[in-house]
Amino acid sequence: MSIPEFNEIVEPNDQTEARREHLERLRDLIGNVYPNKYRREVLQDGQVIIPDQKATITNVARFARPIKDKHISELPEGEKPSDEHRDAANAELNQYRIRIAGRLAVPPRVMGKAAFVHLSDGIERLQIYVRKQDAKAVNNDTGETIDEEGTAWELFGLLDHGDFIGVEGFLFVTKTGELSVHVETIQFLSKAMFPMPDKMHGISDPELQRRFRYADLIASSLQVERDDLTTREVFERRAKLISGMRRFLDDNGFIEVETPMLTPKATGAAAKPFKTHHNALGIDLYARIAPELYLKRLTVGGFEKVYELNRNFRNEGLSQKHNPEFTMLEFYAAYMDVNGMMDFAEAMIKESVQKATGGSLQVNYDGRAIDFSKFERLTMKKAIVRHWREENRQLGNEFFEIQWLDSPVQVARLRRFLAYMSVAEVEYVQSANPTRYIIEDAKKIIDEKAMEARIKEAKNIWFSVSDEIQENTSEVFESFEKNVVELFEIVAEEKLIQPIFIIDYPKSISPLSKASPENPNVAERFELFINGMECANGFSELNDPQEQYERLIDQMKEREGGDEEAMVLDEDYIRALAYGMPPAAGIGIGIDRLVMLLTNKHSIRDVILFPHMRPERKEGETVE
RNA sequence: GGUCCGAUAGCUCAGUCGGUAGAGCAAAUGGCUUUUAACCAUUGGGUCGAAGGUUCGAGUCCUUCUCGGAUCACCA
Repeated sequence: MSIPEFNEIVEPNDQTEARREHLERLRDLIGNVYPNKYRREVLQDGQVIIPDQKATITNVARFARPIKDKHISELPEGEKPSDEHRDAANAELNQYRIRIAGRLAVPPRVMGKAAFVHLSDGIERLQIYVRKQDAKAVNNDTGETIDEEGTAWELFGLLDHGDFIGVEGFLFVTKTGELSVHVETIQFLSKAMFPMPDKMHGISDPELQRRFRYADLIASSLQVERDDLTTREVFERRAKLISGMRRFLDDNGFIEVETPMLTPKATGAAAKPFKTHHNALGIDLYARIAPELYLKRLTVGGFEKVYELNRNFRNEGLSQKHNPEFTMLEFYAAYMDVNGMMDFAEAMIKESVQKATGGSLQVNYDGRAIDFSKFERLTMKKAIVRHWREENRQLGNEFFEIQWLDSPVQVARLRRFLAYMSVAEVEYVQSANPTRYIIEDAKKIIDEKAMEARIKEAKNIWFSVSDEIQENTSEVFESFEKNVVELFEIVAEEKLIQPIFIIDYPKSISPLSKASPENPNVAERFELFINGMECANGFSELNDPQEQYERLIDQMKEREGGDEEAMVLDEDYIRALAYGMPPAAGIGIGIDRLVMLLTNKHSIRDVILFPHMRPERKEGETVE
């Protein structure tokens, strides 16, 4: 592996070379081109009224704008304020001496012996006005201003779009009514060697957006026009959602904890882990796939309400909805059951969504309104029936009278029908799941007459099923449960657009969940679906150590049977439960997916600052 | 892994039927002391993702490969 030259990283071309030359000329002019600090502040009558760390461009602009607005109200496009109003505004504004620093958000607009440019702190921008005869430069080696006439103007001429400078001067309003800083001293702070992203389009290639996130974020503050959230705003919204959730949990008596990221056993969820090795201990460790079992150990230990908001790692495929590391909020509350947890989670999500959106419970996702003000609750079977009937109506036939899928015969009938109607049979989509039922796709490839014939045949199959099914055996029952879940995924999942808790999961696929007191085959478990995405998963936690032991042993058997994602037995967890865990409910909430919904993003990589990508490869390098 | 789409100047993109490589922005030089996607004039800037093929001639057609995106299958 060869170490690249600086020039291979900052490749010389006409853009970078021009900037590099400017940097050298600046060095001759003012010395150190990367000084260590700049003191920002706002003064009135020699008194500091906004101190250094608070004197951001955003804060200064928000401080000064109301003063301007007192005299000059919002003007229509192209109209200028009267001299009288402007003089009044300036009389007040001129008394503030300000020192601000930021990045040149636009290329300098030079007009002979004066120039305008906007400085940005990433959020807001403030215009500065530099007049040749009024401005002095700062020597960065001595810290003193350079008295020589024209030095500041020369310095200004060597600035490029994207450079950082600090300026001192006074506030005023221009002829066109824009709040500005009349610059008296100018200090160079840092150079942008690369040209800034396109001011109209930003960075449009999604790969470059993610790979060079810093440049994408710069583009957020430079872009002139935009119709959706900038990248910066996406991540600000993400931060607000997360802080809203933390606040809600803290206010409700939860304590935030951190449990191991590197664990000797990958448990708590059904997933493949990343494996690593600890040299000193001489053991293999797994990046955690879920913090669940650790958090429940803490409820054993007496933390009645705990939460952890952090990363999980799963060594699985990447997709729009899947990143190898993703952020999950998990929390557990003693003495609560699944119903109490749904109430609580709903309240928490509502409040934090409002914090993130600035008050609204409605968001636009992909042209569709998603309404967080109402969370429906529906059993899995009812969801299947509801959405199956919708398909059925589209089909224009009404012979299916499914009740509530409460017998294996009904489930088997529906499943057989779907398998029969599958488009894969006519070899339209070779890779398609054979049980996938896509009516629109089917219509594309078979005409109406053929469709009618198929439906007729399906009808025969439908009624032939009952003879084959032997009810009331445990084997039939287990496959019945699995079929229900499968049907749910095929028929209903993608149609669950508005927030909905799906309840009554089969116990067999919920090894950490308690059974319902009403039905021993049903787990007290829910999943929250929004826009067809699973966003949360919770249940009444199983706290009987003996039963938990047996359920995990069953999982181990499935693992031996080839299910790589079945859970493994964690002996210490069983021991912990044996110390006694109070009845409790828990939930895991996929933060990235919620953020996607709140920011109208279709890819999880757009809501993760640095998503995992293939490494950059230079020409000539080969794949290993 | 399958299918579809894409890769042209530093950036965003055009490029007709196969016939001299284009625009805007950015850059360089000059002008302009209240502009704001500043403006005016001039100039430079290209291995058209890579390799091979067809052709008198390829950015354009064909084959293979690389990278990326979308989508399907697995998964939260």
